[in-house]
This record gives sequence, structure tokens and C-alpha cells, in this order.
Amino acid sequence: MNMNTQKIRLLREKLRILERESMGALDQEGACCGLTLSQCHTVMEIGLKGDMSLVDLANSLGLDASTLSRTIQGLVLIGLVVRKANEKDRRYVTLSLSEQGRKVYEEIDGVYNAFLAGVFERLPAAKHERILEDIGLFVDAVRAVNEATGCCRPGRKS
Amino acid sequence: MNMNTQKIRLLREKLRILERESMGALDQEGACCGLTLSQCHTVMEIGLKGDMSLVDLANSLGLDASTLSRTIQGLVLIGLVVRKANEKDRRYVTLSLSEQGRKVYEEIDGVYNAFLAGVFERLPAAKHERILEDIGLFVDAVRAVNEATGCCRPGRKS
DNA sequence: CAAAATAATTGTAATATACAATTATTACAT
DNA sequence: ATGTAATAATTGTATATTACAATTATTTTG
Repeated sequence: MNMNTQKIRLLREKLRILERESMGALDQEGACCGLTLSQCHTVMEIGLKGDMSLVDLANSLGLDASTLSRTIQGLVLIGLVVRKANEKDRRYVTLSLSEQGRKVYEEIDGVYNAFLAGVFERLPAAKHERILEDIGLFVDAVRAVNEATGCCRPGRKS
Repeated sequence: MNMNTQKIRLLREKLRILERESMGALDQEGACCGLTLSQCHTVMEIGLKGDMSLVDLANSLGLDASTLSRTIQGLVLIGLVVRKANEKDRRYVTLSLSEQGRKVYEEIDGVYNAFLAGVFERLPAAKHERILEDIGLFVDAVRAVNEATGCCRPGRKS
């Protein structure tokens, strides 16, 4: 193990930038065409993972069910999400994107993809594969550590 | 440019995991010994960047000055931050960590470093350098794209 | 079939946030 | 030099996001 503290500190600075100054910016900004960030995350999660019950979606997003229930209420009101009772087990609701909801999902999806395509245009083509691979390795390891240490959620958010 | 949409989608999934399931977890959890996440971010930012005025810190954190003013008030109350008037220009206050604030900063700093050291223990030593380099390249490119497209902030947060 | 478990919602409270208005101070233009 | 504009900080106000607790409806289980 020769990962010294200096290198880890540099990495932390990079991750901090990624989180706060950069990817965050995309969230705040254009990507979320008229939706709040919570609504946006919710729509994207349903679009990505497919139809789900409220508890499952809440787990997937790391939110309390009550919090998500209200977010969903808003999305149903503006016509992006459809909430229908599950006939097999009437305790559950099944959440899905409306036609309009899917359009929004695809639009935001497109913005993100275009953003990342732009990022890779700034990187030498010869390194694309390697960068993708290394980010993948890193994220998998981060996740593994988190799972090993038994993290977490929920608990009040900022 | 041969970054196809499929690969970008995979990368987005990795970044999503990094943001929501993993690094976020560290924020929520142990790292922030009794502080709220806002307070924690504030302390870490002062610790990292050094003493600053309120506006500068607000910019650095991407927050409105009024929001930060209240966060600082809380941190002053619990004795982690010192707020003193700048004698050169009395409009400014100079924010710094108290002795106890610095201890908290160092403790959290240590938790983060230990976490990342743990992550790298799960990665083959031969790849450490490469992974560090590639994450650095990627983050720099993300930042460059963001700066080129004139992002952003503030605007309501989630 | 009664009791326990589970899903969803609603009641309530706390926190984080931004925008607007205000106050204090400094810089600047005439 | 003095009045006006700009800037930093704070306070007033409103909204959003969140979690926990209580409640209701439904299903599972002993």
C-alpha cells in the first residue's frame, strides 16, 4: 500500500470539485426543465429503474417513504407520474412515468449524455477507454467499502 | 470521437452511484460528528481554503450570503468558528476556525482520508497511479466544460 | 380468525435555502 | 470634499425538503 496521504488529499479535492462545482451544476441548471431537483431525481430514477412501488423507490433514492409520497403527489399533479393501485396487493401503488413524464426523462437523459460527450471531447481519444475503466473500478471499490462498513441512511438531509 | 451512447450511459450509472449511494453516505454518516451537513461543509471549506470573508465563503460553497450568514451564526454559537471584523475594511468579517473547530476539521478530514485509503486497498496497487491520474483528467474536463458553458448557481437547492 | 406486519398517507416540526430589504462601510465621480 | 454608488453582512419572509410519528388499509401468519 503506497497510497500516501498527499495523493489521497489531491483525490479528495478532485472529488469535491466533481461533486460541488461540476456535476452539481448540471443538476441545478438546465437539466431539470422546470422541475425541482427532488422531482427531477424522482423522474430520472423511475425512468432508469422502471415501474416501482413507493417503498422501493424511496429505498432506491435513500429517502423516507413519507418524503417521497409528497414528491410523487406533486409529480402526479403536474402529470408526469402515474400512480395506480397494485391489484395483486392493494397495499402497494405502482409508480410509472406518464407519456409526458417519459418525454421529460428522455430530455434530461439527453442533456446528461450530451454533457458527458462534451467532457470526453476534451479528453484524448486514446485515453477514453482507460478513463472509463478506471472510473468504473474506483466507483465499484467505493461502493464495496460502503457496503462493508454498513452504511447508512436515512437521517436528516441537508 | 467514438464515445458511444452506451458507454456514456454506463458512466452515468457509475457517477450516479458515486454521488448518491457512496460519497453521499459518508456525508450523511459518521463523518459529521454532531454537525448538520451544512455545518460540516462549512467547517471543511474554511479548514481547506483558510480564513475568508463571508461572501467569499458563500461563493466557494455556492450558497447565498444570507444562508451562509445563518449557518455561520450557528457555528459561532457552538464555538467552532470565530467571526471577527476586518479592521482594514470594516464591511467584511473574517471567518476562521476556532481551536475546537480545527480539531473537528481534522477529525473529519481523517475520516475521509481513511475512507479513501480503504477504497484503494481494494484496488490493485499496480493500478493506483493510473486511477488517480484518470480521475484527475476526467474531473478537470468536467470542470472545463462547466466553465465553458457558463454554469451557474445559485438557484433553489434540493 | 385474531394479531402482527407492511405500504401508503397525513400531521408535525426542523433545517436549508433564496430573495428582498436594511444597515454599515467604503469607493468613486464630479 | 461630499454626495452617490457599490459592497458586505444581517435580518425578514416564504418555500422546499426532509424525517419521525401516527393513522389507515391491506395482507400474512400463527
